[in-house]
Amino acid sequence: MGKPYSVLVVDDHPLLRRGICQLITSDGDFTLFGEAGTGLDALTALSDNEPDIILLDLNMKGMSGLDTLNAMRQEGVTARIVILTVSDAKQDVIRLLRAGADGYLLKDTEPELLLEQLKKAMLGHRVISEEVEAYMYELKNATDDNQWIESLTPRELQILQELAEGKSNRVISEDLHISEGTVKVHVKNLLRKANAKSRTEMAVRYLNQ
Amino acid sequence: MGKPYSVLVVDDHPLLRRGICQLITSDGDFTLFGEAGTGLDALTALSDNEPDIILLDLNMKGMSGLDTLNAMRQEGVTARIVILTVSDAKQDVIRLLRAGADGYLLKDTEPELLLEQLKKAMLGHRVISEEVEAYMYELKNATDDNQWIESLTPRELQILQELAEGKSNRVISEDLHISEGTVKVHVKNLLRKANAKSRTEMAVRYLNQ
DNA sequence: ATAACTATACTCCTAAAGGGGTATTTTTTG
DNA sequence: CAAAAAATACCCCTTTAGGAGTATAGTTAT
Repeated sequence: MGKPYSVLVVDDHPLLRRGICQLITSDGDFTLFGEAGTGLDALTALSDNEPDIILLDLNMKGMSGLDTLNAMRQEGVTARIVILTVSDAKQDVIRLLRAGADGYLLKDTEPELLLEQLKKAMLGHRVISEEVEAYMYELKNATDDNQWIESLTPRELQILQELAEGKSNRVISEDLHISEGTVKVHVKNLLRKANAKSRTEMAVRYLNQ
Repeated sequence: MGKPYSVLVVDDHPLLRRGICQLITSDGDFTLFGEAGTGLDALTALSDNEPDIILLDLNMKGMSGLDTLNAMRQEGVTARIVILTVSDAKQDVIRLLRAGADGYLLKDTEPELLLEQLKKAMLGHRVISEEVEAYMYELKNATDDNQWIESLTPRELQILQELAEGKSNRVISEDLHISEGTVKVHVKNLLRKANAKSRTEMAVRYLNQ
C-alpha cells in the first residue's frame, strides 16, 4: 500500500475532536493533517498545503459547516470533504450534498465503519450514512420541500416570520406600520407560494424548516 | 490527596465517548468506571457497584437521558449525575435539573474546564454551563411556560397535535370521526387553557415546547 | 427604456375560526 | 352509588382569514 491518507478534522467540540483524532492516528492508513475548532481556522490551515480528506462538522459557532464548505470550494480546495454531523435533517443533507460534499456521515457511526467509509471516499465513492440515504432520491427529483422559502421576497419573509410567531394580520400590520389589507395580500401570496391551505399549516411548515 | 474519582460515561456516540474516556484517563484525579452506549447498558453497569460520577448524554436512541436519569434515581443510585449534552433548550435544562441532575454541561466545553467542573461537582456543587445558567431563575420562579400542556385531557392533546400539524377543524373532525362542532369546542377549551389568542399562536407555542 | 417585480391599498365576497350558551352521554373518581 | 370530569353535539353570533380582482408608485433587471 501507498502512503497514509492525511486528514484535517474540523469540529468545534474539543471532546469529539479528541475522539476523532485519536481514531485517525490509531489506524495505520491515516495520519492527522491537523485539527480546527472553527471554519476560519480550517481555512487558515489550508493556506499552505492540503490534506487528502477534510472531516467537517455542521452546526459550528460562527462560520457554519455549509459556509465553510462553500469557502473551501471557492478557494479551490480539491481534498475530499466529508460531513460528520449529528443532524439528519433532510434540509441539511440536501444542501450539503448539492454544495459538493463527498460524503455525509452521522456522528453515531461506529469508529471502524467511519474509517472504512473514509477509505471508500478516497476511492472516489460518495459515502452516505444509511439513515440519511433515503433523502438521496429527493436530491435527484429536486424541488426541495422548502424550496418555496427561497422564492420569498424580503418583505414576505418578514411577514412569514411574524405569522410564525402566531400573530394575527392586524397585529402584523401594526408592527410593520402598513394596512391590514396589505398584510392580507402578502399572506395570500405566501399561501400560494407555500402551497398551504391555512396560515397555521404554513407556520408549522416554516418552523419545521 | 485521596483516591481518584471513578466515572461512568454514557453516550450513544462512540466517537465522542472515546474522546471523553481518553480525557478522563489522562487525568490522575479520575479513573474510568466504564462506558455505556445506551441508557439500559448504563443501568446494567450499575447493578453491582457504583461510580462516583455518571456523565450522561441526552438525545440518546432508545431510552432518553431523562428516562435514564429517572430510572437511576429510582434504583437508588447516589452517584453524582452530570448531564453532558449539545442541547441548550430551556425545556431540557429545566426538566433535567428538576429531575435531580447534579450538573448540566454542554459538549463544547473545553476539556480542561470539564475536568474542573467534575471536581467541583464532587465537592457538592451543582455545575452549570454558563450558556444555560440564565435558565436557572426560571427554575426557581417555577410555573413553566408550558405547564398548560400538562393540564390537557387526552382528547384535547390529540386535537392539539392535529391542530399543530396545520389541519383545519373540518379535517380534524374527519380524522377523529366526530362533528366539526365538537372539534370547535375542544379548540375553544384549548385556547382558554393555553391562554392563546389564535390556533396559530397555540400551534407555535406547542411546537416550541 | 420598457418590462418585470415588489410593496402598497383598496373592493367584494365566502369560508373558517372563535366566543357564548345549553344539553346529553359516557367515563372517571371519591 | 353519587358527584365530577370528559366527550359529544347543537344553537347563535362576531371576528378573522382567505380568494379574486383592480390599481398605483417605486425598484430592478434586461
